Amino acid sequence: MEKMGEWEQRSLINELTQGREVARQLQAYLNAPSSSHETRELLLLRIQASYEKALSMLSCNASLSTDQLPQSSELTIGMLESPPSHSVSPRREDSDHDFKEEDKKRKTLPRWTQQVRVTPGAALEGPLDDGFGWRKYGQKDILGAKYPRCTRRNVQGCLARKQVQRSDEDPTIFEITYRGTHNCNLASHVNHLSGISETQEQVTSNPQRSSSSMAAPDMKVEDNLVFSLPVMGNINFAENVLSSFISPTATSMMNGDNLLGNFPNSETQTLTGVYQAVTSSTNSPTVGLDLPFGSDDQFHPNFAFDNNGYFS
DNA sequence: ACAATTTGACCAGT
DNA sequence: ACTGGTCAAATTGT
Repeated sequence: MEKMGEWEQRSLINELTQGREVARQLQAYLNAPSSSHETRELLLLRIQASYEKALSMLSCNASLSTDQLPQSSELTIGMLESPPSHSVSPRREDSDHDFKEEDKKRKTLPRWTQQVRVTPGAALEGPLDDGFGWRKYGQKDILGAKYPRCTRRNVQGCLARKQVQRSDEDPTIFEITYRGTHNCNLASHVNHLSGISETQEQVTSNPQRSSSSMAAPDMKVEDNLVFSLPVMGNINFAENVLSSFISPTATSMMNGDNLLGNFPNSETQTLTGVYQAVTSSTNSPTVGLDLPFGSDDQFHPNFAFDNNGYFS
């Protein structure tokens, strides 16, 4: 990966555009005496978040070029080249070619991890979904870990997989590990992204819940926005999280109006995204997330990660 | 009926 | 041998 890919470039542009729009919105609010201090502060936070994300993307690429692991601090997305070597130890023959190929490289697949913190009562920042459809195919209790690890793969026959695990130390942090690279229809994915700014325009002009960016409340395929605006992100994030990690029953309890009910003022929410590069990646720019909630206190208490119902 | 998830078992890596 | 990743049948939901 010598250069920033088109996808990342678009994401970056999108992020900056988003920041600009929110700045404009802030300007409008500043001129409106009726606007609350909280609202203005939130907008400010959003702008900061956008800039940080954009910088993260840039620093990520910079570190790639210098072959350094992007160490980070908060809000860093990092990717590295995968090791050139890969073991070729044939495994099952019954799976399709792609999976077979990937299984050979289980340990050497391009891989990177994002950590996302979900802070109760805070606004969402950070990528929500990557626009790809993921299907859960395994869950495993990890030794020494309080919470099980759930594994997903792309539903489009794509090589990419991801694992989600909740941090033991800080239950509000979720570690998402992406493995492999997307070979599915990235074009549509990019188109999807390109439509974001438009949607965001709507969002910024209308801070209320917008159906245009609201996927079906309990959608199974996570085809939501990547880098949604924080305001909408709260909802999208929640729904993605819920639909992905919580039982459908729980999801139905949490999504839609119920969810909004939990967020009477979504602008006061903060979800701090903490992206941390852990391993490597070759070219998959997947930076979206779908994460479980970690805010046990604010969200449904029964959704504790260690509950059976959490991942089920 | 179809799709998604769960879960026990198998396999690979260390 | 142990741990983690994946498969696939069974189960559950839509």
